[in-house]
Formats: sequence, C-alpha cells, structure tokens
Amino acid sequence: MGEHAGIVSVEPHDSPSAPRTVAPRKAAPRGQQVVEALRSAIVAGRYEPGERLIETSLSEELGTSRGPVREALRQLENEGLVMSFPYRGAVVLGVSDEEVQEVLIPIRLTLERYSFVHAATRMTDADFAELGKEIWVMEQAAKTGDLEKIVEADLRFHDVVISSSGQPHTVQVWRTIFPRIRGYFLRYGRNQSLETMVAEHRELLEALQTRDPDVMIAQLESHIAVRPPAAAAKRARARGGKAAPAS
Amino acid sequence: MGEHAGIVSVEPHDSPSAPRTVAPRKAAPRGQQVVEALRSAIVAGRYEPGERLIETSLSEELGTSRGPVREALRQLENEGLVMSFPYRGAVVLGVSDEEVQEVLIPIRLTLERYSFVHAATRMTDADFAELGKEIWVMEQAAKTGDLEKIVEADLRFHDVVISSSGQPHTVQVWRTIFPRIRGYFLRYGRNQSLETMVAEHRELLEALQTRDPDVMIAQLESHIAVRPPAAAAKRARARGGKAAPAS
DNA sequence: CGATGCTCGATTGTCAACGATCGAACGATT
DNA sequence: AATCGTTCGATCGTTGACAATCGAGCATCG
Repeated sequence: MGEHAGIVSVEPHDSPSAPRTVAPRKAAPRGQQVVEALRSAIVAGRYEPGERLIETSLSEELGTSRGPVREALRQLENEGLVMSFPYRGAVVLGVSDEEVQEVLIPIRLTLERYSFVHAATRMTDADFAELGKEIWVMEQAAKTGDLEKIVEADLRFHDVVISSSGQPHTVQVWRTIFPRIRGYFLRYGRNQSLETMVAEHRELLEALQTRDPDVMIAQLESHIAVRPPAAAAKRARARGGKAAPAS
Repeated sequence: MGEHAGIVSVEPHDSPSAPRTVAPRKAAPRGQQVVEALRSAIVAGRYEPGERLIETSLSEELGTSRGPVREALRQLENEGLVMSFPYRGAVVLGVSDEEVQEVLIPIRLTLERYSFVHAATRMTDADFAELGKEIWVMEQAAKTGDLEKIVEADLRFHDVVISSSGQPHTVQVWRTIFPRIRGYFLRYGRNQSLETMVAEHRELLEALQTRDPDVMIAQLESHIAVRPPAAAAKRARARGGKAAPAS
C-alpha cells in the first residue's frame, strides 16, 4: 500500500440524498445531545459571556456523566462558544459585532461562494424540495414576525446547500462558524424586512436551479454582503483614526 | 516547537508588557501532548488519508488511556484532519488542492487582513523581535534549502501576529485551519524561491512597523494572494465551461 | 502590621471497567 | 444454491472512582 493515490475524499457512502435530519437514525450518542443542549443554551443566552461552566454541575443538570460533557465542551471550544484553560475550566465567550462583520461574515461568503458552485451540480430534486420547504417555513414565520424561526430556517437552508457541496473542509469550517453568526442575526435581523429575507432566499433557490455559477454568485453576494446597518465601513475608518496616514 | 499548545491570553486588560507566548510556566501540564503528537504524525504523513485511527491502539502507542485520545480525536476533527462517525471511529482526512486554494487560503487572507490591522496597534517591541527571530530562522533555513523549517517559521510568524490581534475568534479559526494549509505549503513551496519567501516576510514586518493599515494590507495580499502555480484561475474557467451562458 | 508559607476545598485530568452498537462470518431455511 | 436471520468479535460510548492542580483563606513569622 505504498501508493499514495492522491487526495482521498473519504466518505463511507457518498449519497446525494444527505443524511436527513433525524429519521433513519438508530440512536444518537449521548455526547452529541449534550453538545446540542449546551450550544442552544449558550446561543439562547441562558449562559452569559464570562460565566464559568463547571463540568460536574453540567453533568448533573443534563443527567449524564462528565465524559460526554467534557467532549461537548471541547467541541464548543472549537466552535468558539467557550474557551477553556487547563485545570481552570471553561468560560462562555461572547462575539463582538465587529468580529462578526469583519471576519465571520466574509468567511461565510467565501464558504458559500465555493459550495454553491459545487452544490449546484450535485443537488437532487429532493434537495431542492428541502430548500423549498425551508422557504415555506420562513414564509409562515414571516407572517407572525417570528424572527427566531426565520433565522433557524435560514441557516438550515444554507446548511443544506453547503452540505450538498461534498467538500468536507468547507462543510467543517461552516459548522464551526455558523453558531457564532446565529446570535448576530438574532440581534440585528430586525433591521431588515422579514419579507425581504424570504424573497432573497427564493431568488437564491432560483439561481441554484439555473446551475449557472455567475448567476448564483451574484445573487449570493447581494444576499450576504451588506447585512449590518452601516458599521463595517465605519470601523475601517475609526480604527485608523490614530494611524490614519495621508500617504 | 510546541508553541500553540495551550490556550493563550484571552485579554485580561493586558499591560504594555504583554505576556508573550505561553512561557514555560511549569511544564507540559497535560496529555494534550497527545493532540500534538497525533497532529504532527498526520501532517507528516505518518498516517495516510483514509487510514483508520483506533482509539485503543493509539492509547497504547502513546502510553496513555483512551480518554485523552478521545479528546484529541475530537480536536483533530475540528481541525479537519480527521473525520469520525458514531460507533465507527475516525479516519484520516486529506485536503484537496482545490479546496485549499479556493477556500482555506481566502479564509486565511480574511483572517490576516483583520488581525494585522488590530495587531499593529498592540504589538510590542518584544513581539517585533519575535518576528525578527522567525525571519532569521527562515534565512538560515533558506540557505540549506530546508523547506520544512521555513514553513514552520512562516506559520509561527503569522501565528504571532494573529495572536497579538487579541481577537479571540480570529485566533480560534486560524488555529483550526492552519494545520490544513501546512501540508499544502510543504507540497508546493518548492514552486517558489525560498529567498523570495524570506524577503516577503521581511517586507511584511516592515509594513507592520509602519502601523499603516493600507500598507500592511497591500503587502499582505501580494504575499498570500497567488501562491499556487496557476491552478486557481484554471478551475474557475473549467467550472464555468459547461455553464458559459450569454445571459 | 504586613509578608510569607501552608492547609484545604473545589475542580479538572486520568484511568480502568462496563455496556451498546456495528460489520462480518456463519448457519438455517426455502 | 441463494437468501435471510443469528452469533460473535471488534470497537466505540459511558460510567464512577482516583489522582493532580489551582486558588483562597488562615496561621505564622518577621
């Protein structure tokens, strides 16, 4: 086995129909549920930034042992939601708006640009149907003004596309940054008409179905590019306030 | 070399004399060495992509128990070096050149653009000295043609700057993607003159010392932008080959 | 009265054993 | 002979107990 057959994309079964959310699974390991419980608790603000997370307390609270909690904390650390120190435990981490706008959103744009192009040639009718379903959910939520539901569907929409791209590292990075973006959307989503958000996704789906990269990317950039009120430009200027050179 | 092992400063109102890299406080306090051992083994190619990693074997091999190995695998999974499936274990993951060029490098550019601006206003003379030291190491390595040493110093150089930015999420994302980029550099670094690489870092340091964002970013982009031979553009073309519409 | 060293509680790090699940080989049935 | 159900080994997931470490408070000493 000396031959190195280049880069392998190791996947057990590369089925176009992605693993659906829950249906055909036998049993999800405890630890994974712990991750989800803690993650949603953190993004929901039930734990405040700076708060300490004690393994024993969490394990009792969640009805499991410390092992799964430990692994969950490790994962959350890699999702940037907590930060831990040797022998001193973990604390909840906040995300500054600036870092979201200047770093996480641009990264997201890079990820999506790439995945959309790849996903378009791999998505099946079932996948498109899934996207349609999420849009429908968003429509319903828009009527009742339920921002949280919209954001959920929004992220699921993009998760489907990115997952369909079949690019393992792109998917992996996306999974580690989107929990941090979610909080930002929940905070500032109100600055935009909910109907607009739904409409944009409808256009995104249409663009995907054309399978034309240029159309998709154009649509994508106008969708993601300028969410925040108007803070991005300000920063570049403000930061240089003291270092503002003529040049 | 084990520098980025522990989690470094969060940002506790640090004074001018910032605590530099994690100094030899006490000793290597924990079996997080397992992570480093496995990581270096993977990036060094001692485990091939697709190879299975069995917890028991690894624990025996490393003289520890399965607990630390488990956590190490989780961390490596979040660094994209392995991928694991419930009840089926972990396999080593490869990185395609395309994904590095189209996703990871652009992400890196985003991260660095942001951190350079922030770091410049926070870096101390000691930090600049550290950068100078890495450049010196690169010079020496360039003379002997030791690509691996250069890449190591290269990554440490950028790690110092990004760490100095004091932006926790930027640092965190960087730490999860640079192990994947390292392999790419080792594969294709030869396509570029080693002296050029050193020179670029010298210019990068000078740009940092001007503390002028525009100068820094310009230098940065010319440093990172076009590493690969000429594959990036090709792909964009090839991709659109079938989808070249008039529109 | 202030500084130094020490004990102690709280919490994390590690370990070995037990239970659950998967995949493959094997045998029974038609 | 081919298909289906079952057993079995290998491996992962979980648990509870034990050891190591940190930080705070207290006592002692100058």
